[in-house]
Amino acid sequence: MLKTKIADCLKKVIKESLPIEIFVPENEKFGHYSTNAALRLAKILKRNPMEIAEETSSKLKAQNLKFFEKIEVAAPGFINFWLTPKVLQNELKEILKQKEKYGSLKLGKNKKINIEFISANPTGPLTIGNGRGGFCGDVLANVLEKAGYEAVREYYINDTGEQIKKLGHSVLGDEQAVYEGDYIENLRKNIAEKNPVKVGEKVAKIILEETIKPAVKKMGIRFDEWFSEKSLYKNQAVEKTINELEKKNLIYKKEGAIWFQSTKFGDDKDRVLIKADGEKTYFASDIAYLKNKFERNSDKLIIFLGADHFGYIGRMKAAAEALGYKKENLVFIIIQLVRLLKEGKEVRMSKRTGSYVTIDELIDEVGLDAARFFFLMSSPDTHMNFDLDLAKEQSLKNPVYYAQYAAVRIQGILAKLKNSAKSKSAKDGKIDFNLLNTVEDINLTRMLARFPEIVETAAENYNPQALVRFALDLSREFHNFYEKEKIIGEKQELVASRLELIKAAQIVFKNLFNLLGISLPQKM
RNA sequence: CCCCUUGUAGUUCAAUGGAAAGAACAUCCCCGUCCUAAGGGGGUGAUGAGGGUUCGAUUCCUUCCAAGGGGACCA
Repeated sequence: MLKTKIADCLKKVIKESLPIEIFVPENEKFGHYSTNAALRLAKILKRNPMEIAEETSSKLKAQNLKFFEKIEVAAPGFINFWLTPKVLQNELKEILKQKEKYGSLKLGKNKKINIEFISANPTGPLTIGNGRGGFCGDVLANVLEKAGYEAVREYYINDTGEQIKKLGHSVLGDEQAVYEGDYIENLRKNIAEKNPVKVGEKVAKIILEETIKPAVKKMGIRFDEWFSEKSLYKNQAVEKTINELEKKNLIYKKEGAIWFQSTKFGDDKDRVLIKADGEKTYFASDIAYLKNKFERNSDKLIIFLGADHFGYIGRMKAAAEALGYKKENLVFIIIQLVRLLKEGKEVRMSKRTGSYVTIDELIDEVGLDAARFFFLMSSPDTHMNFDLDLAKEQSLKNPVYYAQYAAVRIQGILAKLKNSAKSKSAKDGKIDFNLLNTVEDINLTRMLARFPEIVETAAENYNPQALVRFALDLSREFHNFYEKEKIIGEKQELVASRLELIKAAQIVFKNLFNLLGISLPQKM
């Protein structure tokens, strides 16, 4: 990574230990890369930042590195770097050499991260809300794998308990019914059973297999593990976990129920594990599940939760600590709820009332790529508004096409050159990367070289949105290049080197689209 | 009442405490396609309000206002 190479140079001349931040300034006149190290240092040393910047810069220059073409100091104390063409050309060669491995990092050191997402109850179809969390979780898993972690994608199936019973009642259509919708009606036809729990379990299995799993497939998501809650009861894991807490004296009885002292670990209030009627709460099996995941050698657990489940975090972290796990290794990512609008008015989305938009519906309407891009563009914190009619109407304007079109333009050139005589001779001759010396050549190369840096940022901050932004930046840079610099029709030597440049661009686009789970069309 | 999240252009979204707050869509002007114009160039336009910390704040602290979500022996 160019960024770390610059940081390494700086570390040689800065003795104080401080994290060196290298970033790409927004304005071109501030260089290819820039650092605020002198400003940071000024605080520690209580000296004038400009002086420190000047000193550092002259020390760097004194080393006479072939790395920098120019180093400048700018008020109030930034040090700005321009890289030599050679450095950029080498990075280009690196892309061409590494191909699909370009951007892969060793950040994760093969540590195992378990990522649980969607995990919607098998009581109905997946909604656009599940879609949002699903795409986000999927791409995060991709990014973490690219960064060198071993990622396990997991779906937890709540296939037992209160919700299943309610589902059974709903299908039976008795007074305790809560779920409504066509799918309930359809299921009713095939059920002869009368016991609500049995009906619920049977129907949950049908919904899981015939509705949820196909929807997940349609979303372009593959889970490594579909984990059944019921299995935790079958193998006594829930019992064992409660016993373990009991041994640690973290359990007490009150008003007929069994409580876990989660307040000892920072939770707001203690939580019930076994209700007075003898039924275990979902929380009880959730703890057992937590333990199970850690016991499968996961170094870290990431759990995606809808904002309506926010209250779970405190008790789950408390449980993790109580069981002897570090709470830093339990990460929750909260996805804000998607607000459904119809004709500009808010519709309360609920499986219980049957008012929702399914993810299948959305994908059918706008296509998978546009759907993925749409949700991946905004951060999980954003309270999104979603209007299906508007989404349909605007789907053709989805920025995903802007990015895909850039990649398609590359394919177009490559296809055309394949048949031309020029490329043949170019293949034989040596490639002179020095010919790539226009502003557009250099800017495109710089942008391509940022790909590993973006992977790093996205992986470190669990922030897949960074990839989407990069996709748009890269596309803009490419369109810009395409507009200004011709390839076909130039001198042979230049055609040859430009060809290498766009091949490198194609590699980065491919790797990037793979991470995002969007397709790279041949034509548009 | 308490807790969490959010408030940025007309709209949908960006911005590890950094330099002149970025895109896209909409809108206005230009490029008429010679590697597919699903493109390029340019204009208009925004940090909810007030304090504070900092060389520097959309970002951190604080008060207020607004929206959403929690606060069950529901999930």
